Formats: sequence, C-alpha cells, structure tokens
Amino acid sequence: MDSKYTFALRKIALLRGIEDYVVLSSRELGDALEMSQQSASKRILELLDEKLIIRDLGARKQRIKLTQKGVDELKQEYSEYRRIFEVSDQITLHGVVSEGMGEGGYYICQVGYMTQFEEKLGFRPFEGTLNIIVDREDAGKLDLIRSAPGETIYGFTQEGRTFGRAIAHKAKIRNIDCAIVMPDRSHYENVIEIVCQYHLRRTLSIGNGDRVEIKVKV
Amino acid sequence: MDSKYTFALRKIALLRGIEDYVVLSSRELGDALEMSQQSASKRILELLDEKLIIRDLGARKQRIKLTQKGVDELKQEYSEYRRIFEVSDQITLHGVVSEGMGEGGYYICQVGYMTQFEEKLGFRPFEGTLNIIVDREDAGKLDLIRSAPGETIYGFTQEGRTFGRAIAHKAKIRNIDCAIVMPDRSHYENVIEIVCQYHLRRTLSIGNGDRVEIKVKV
DNA sequence: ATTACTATGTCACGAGTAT
DNA sequence: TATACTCGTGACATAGTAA
Repeated sequence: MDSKYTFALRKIALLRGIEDYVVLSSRELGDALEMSQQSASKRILELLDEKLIIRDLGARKQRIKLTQKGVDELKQEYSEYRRIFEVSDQITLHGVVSEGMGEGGYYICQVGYMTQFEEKLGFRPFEGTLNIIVDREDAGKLDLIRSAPGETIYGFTQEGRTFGRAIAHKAKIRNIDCAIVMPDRSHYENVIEIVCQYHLRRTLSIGNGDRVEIKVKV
Repeated sequence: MDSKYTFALRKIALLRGIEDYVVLSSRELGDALEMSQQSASKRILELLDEKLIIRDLGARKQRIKLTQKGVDELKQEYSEYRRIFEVSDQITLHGVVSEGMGEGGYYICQVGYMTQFEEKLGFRPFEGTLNIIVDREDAGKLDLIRSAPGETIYGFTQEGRTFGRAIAHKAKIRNIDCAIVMPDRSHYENVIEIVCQYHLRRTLSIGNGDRVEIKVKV
C-alpha cells in the first residue's frame, strides 16, 4: 500500500471519517495534507478508485467516509506502531466475566480440537469456556492480539458438520495458565473465550460480572 | 514531514532500530519498502540528511539506528492513530503511589500557581501532590495525554526565582475530581503528580505502594 | 463558491555502472 | 559482495481554467 494513500486516509480519519460521512472539500483536504486543491482532488479520486473511501457528491459539498478496506488499512499501520512502541511481550486485557452462550463448551469438547489443544497448549482443557466481555478501551488490544501469530488450531469435518479453524493465544489469568481462543475469521467482537485446565469459575471463585485481568503472551 | 520518510522510519523501527543499531543493507531496506536498492540507498541518505537516523558505515555492512528526532516523529504518528482508534474521551492510567520528593508540594503552594489552579480547574488544591509511578505498559498513554491540549498553567518569576510553565489535565481518582500536572517540556518520565482539593492519602486511605487507577480527560 | 480537466514543470525512481 | 553516482524516463504536483 502506498504511503501517500494511508497518509490521506489518516487525516480523513482524524476528522472522524471512520464513524460517519464527513464534509470535506478538496481545498480543506489539501490544507490538511499540505498540497494544492487540485492534487487533493486527484488524491480523492485515487482513493475512490482503490475503494478506500466512498463519497456522497452533493451539489455544493462532498461528504467522504472510509470504507471497511480503508479502516483495515489504517488498523494495520496502527498494529505496526503498537508492535514498535508496546515492546512488552504480554498484553493485559481487562473485562468482566459473562454468562456466554454455552456454545464454546460444546465446540472445544470435540476430540478434533481437544487433541490439538493438548499438543499445542500443553494442557487438556476443562470442558467449557469462560467468556469475558473485554472493556471498550481495551478493544484495540484485541486487534493487536489478532495480528500476533499464536497457535493455529486446525478445523475439521465430523459427521458432515464443519468445525472451523481457530487461533489460540497462551495467556495467564491470576497466574494460572490458560489460553484465549479466537475464530480464524476476524469477528471484531469484544467477547473472548478462555480455555483452561481447571474450572475457572470454581478455582478462582469468580462469577458473572466480576472484573478480571488476563495477560496474553504475544 | 514527508510520509515517505516516516514510512521508511517505521520499517526500520520494526527491525528494532529504535533500541540499537540494526544491520540493514540498502537492498534489504529496498525489499522492505518495495523499491530498488538504488532508491533505498538514496532514502537512507535523505534520512541521514534530515537527522532522522544515524549510521555506522562499516567496511562490509552498515548499521542504522533512529535518532531521537526520528523516534519523536514516529511517536507523533502513533499518537494520531491512538486518537483515531481510542475514541473514548478518557484515558485510564494504572500505577502505584510513590513517596515523591516533596518538591511538587513546594511548587504548587506558590500563589502564582494556586490562583491559576482555582481559576482553571475549579478547585483550590490541597498543599501537596500525590506522586504516581505509572505502569510501564501505560507509558504510551502519557504521550497521548501530552499531545492533548489540557489547561495551560503559566510560569512566573518571584523573588528572582523562575517558576516554569505547566499543563494540567483534569482527571478523576476513585471518582474524586483532581488533575495531573506535567511540566511544559516533555520529560519522558513515568511519574505523574496529582493535585486535588483533598488530602488524597487520607481521604482515600492510600499509601506508598498501593495500586491506583486515574481516569484522565482528554 | 465547488470539482476536476489539461498542460507544464519538477523530481523521484531505477538501470547501468563506478568505487 | 557492498554503497552510491549519473542520467533517461515517467510519475506526480500545480497553475490555469472549464463546468
């Protein structure tokens, strides 16, 4: 990706062009990018061509908004910066214990997953997962974790049913070894599932609504 | 600052060129930047010219390292990304209460400061500051706070002595209004000073070594 | 006021090559 | 092997201007 494009995208994003359309004339963008109105206009056309932004060209003023592709492009650069400046090899997530839908438990019990967990994480998980709703302010850390390699848990098919690929990241909760398991496809959710050798609710005496801290290795 | 320069700086930083010299041939940099060896060589000369990197040109291999100016340039872009993706209007700092040197208390008692605090923060500070050693993982948040406007507390001269300018950022500690006060010149320290209407150690029953959370408005 | 086309000038890129 | 020079080509920025 050309750095000229992300530079322009970043300036548009700073004007809140991620959440919604933002009124932005080519002159204003030119001022922000320290270039002429003509060049800014051309840059906008290029960004449109690359499908990094979409535009609502009204009679008098155009309104601009980043596409998902544009947002993803910026998130990738943001991840690079985090890798540069957050040198620590662990990321601390804060959140609260949630009921969850019990689904995770059903999935991880599948022998196709279990053997991989034992092999790649070094423990055989308790047959259930602990769901954590991660604090809004830590949502960015989830992207950072998603961009880390982790342990790949391969998918498989059993009795005609498909079980998808997942990525496990080794972690600790109150100094107990565990792992957070994320579906392969980025979900952009703020709920994570934790697998652990022990029954965490009982072992740590925690229940729904309790605040917890998870240290994820990256 | 040209986006081409920060793009190159970022790639060098990802190779750990912030902490120490990194062996990096012009061909390798060219590969990382998706450009020719010749252009990468030219880019290196430009970065040297702008004093964004320094180089140790050995007989066979050159070693490259970012200068402070180069690091600052990247930090500024990083702050922009944080402003984009950490949309919350408050930043939560974690840290532990520290003894401090008692200096802060002497400074803020000066009437030249006190009147400004009353006017700009809406309370008359208790005559002393609470020092917090901010967790290493939250160090980046301090940069983000420094890049926010805050309330400027002007310097003055009294009895031949100069009292410098400072920036106050409104904050809350356990839901009590307070403010963190930072010297104008970036110190890159991880200790912050908190001023508050009340004697925080007594009001909150906290002492040296206790963990606290401060929510700073930005 | 806008956006964006065309013409023109500048400079960035890379091939070839010297060191 | 390296780095980095010269130089031809073209991509990119801007001025002028149309719509």
